[in-house]
Amino acid sequence: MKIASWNVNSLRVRLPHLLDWLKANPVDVIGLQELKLVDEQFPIAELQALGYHAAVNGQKTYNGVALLSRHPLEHVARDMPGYGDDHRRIIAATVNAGTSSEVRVVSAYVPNGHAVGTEKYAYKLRWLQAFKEYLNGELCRTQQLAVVGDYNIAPTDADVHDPVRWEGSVLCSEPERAAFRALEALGLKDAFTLFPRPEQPYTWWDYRSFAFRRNLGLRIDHVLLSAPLAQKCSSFQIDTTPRRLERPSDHAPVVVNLNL
DNA sequence: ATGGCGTACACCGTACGA
Repeated sequence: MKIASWNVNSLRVRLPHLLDWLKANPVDVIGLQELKLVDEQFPIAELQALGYHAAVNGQKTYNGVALLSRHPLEHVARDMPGYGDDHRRIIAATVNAGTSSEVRVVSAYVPNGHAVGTEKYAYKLRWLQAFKEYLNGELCRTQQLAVVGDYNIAPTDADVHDPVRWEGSVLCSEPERAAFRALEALGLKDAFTLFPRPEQPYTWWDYRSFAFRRNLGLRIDHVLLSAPLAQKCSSFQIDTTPRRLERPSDHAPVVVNLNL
């Protein structure tokens, strides 16, 4: 089973890229982030035509997440229960691939945080604390859990093109990294780290200053796997192909393969 | 040191992202 994640930065704009990518990469499941549209605007027909079921948690202008799956999506759940804000950042569903292989998948869009010391940064840290408790609950109920998405955290300096310049700033600050490690401490494994570090480890590049061409990137999109799934993970790939297209998303899709 | 690029909404610029 292949599970992917992609922050599309506006599904309306990026739909042609997504459709082309799914045709070339017919993954079983993909989590999408930053849809920037409401559920009624979700392009369900085009995606169904490619064989995908969809579960959507949309929002006007900002945020918005979804799951697409070739297998039926069951027990769809939106947002964190009891976390009262109007940001649509989480959707979860159980993918039933027919055999004994049921996988719970979460597509998450962690807050950006704007800058260290701001209210948005404080919100990000509060949100991550709630996210940890939410995922702990998921882990109590399910063995095979995959948490994919845009975490907006570069876990280590090796995940940053210029660690000196980024030191202590948002996406790289120690409290954010500690929050990421706290997710790992629940028993979730960063799938990227299961394999030798690839030549190109980044998943996001600024639109400005030819950052992609110069490979000035960050690794901030992640797939976290529960121990039973980590055992079955045979690859982690970052696909920079769509980042080269006209009007690309600033994020690249990532894909894991699970031997289920 | 700053802003740079892109998207959305709606106003003719502002908010937001990472």
